[in-house]
Amino acid sequence: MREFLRTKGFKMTPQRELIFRSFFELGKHVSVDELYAKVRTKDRSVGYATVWRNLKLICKVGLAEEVNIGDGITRYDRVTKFPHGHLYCTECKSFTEFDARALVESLTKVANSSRFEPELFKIEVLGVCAHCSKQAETRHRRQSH
Amino acid sequence: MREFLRTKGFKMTPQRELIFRSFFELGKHVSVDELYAKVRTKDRSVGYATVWRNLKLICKVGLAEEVNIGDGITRYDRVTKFPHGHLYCTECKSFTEFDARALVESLTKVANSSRFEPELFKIEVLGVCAHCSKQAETRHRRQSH
DNA sequence: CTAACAATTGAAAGTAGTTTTCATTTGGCA
DNA sequence: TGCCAAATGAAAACTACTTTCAATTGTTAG
Repeated sequence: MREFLRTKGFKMTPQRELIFRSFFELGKHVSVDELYAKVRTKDRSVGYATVWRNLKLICKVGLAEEVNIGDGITRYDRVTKFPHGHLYCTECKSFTEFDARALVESLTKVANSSRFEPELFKIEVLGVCAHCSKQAETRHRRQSH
Repeated sequence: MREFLRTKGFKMTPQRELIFRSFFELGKHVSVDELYAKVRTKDRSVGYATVWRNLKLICKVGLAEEVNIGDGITRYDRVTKFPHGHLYCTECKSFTEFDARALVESLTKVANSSRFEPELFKIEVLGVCAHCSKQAETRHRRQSH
């Protein structure tokens, strides 16, 4: 990692090491606040701006991407081997990933047909996950008796 | 329109009428600022909050949806007969819509296979449009001579 | 090994878009 | 026509994000 960053002209620091490590431990759909909290459990002296800047850096070197589901919070998602989309549950705020290779292929065709050069694909489905919709059903049943 | 809102428990006012009309005239991917500007050309006395609240209302009654491409600006997009996705050019900030019926169908299958109940589909492709990539090519050619 | 210097850091302030508050006005119904 | 909940405009508040700045620290050239 140190070497990887060096070749891109960045230095390794103790803070950066901790932040990178923590990010990859959390791994998925992490907000700045969440990562900041995690980092602070290990080192109370690390600043918020440093965590933020390093998340941006992780994106810049191509290891993560921003995810925006429209609640005003930017999340950072590790770049995976294959492109993926998200099922986002608006009840429990959980993310489920799904393979988006086929969809990205379709989208590339759509884009190409307008000579649009795609760089980034965002495929998000908002709704209610199995667990939450089951809960809602149970609640509903209780009320109607 | 007045009738439509009345049945949902909302009043019609001159400001609301103007804001709704202006929104549907602009129609696509409108930010609060853009709509506010448009409204103000017709009536300088309308407040920003009123425009914002009415955009939210247009969404609430199901005539528009929020679009978030990750630049920190919420845009409001008229709900169309068929679901559509966006090609967003990061150079000229323009949107192009495309029919997303087939994609939504695929996504619904994906969601169903996890017993996830989809409510909203966001399909956005970020990249460079034909016009801008042509410009870039021309610039590049000039530089290399 | 060390000096030089650009990159990095933490705290604090700044920014921008969004949302709420509050006093006042107004539309729609009895 | 009068009532009252809904709507409005201005301003303030809020929130997440971003920049500034002085101090510190990795890395590299000598």
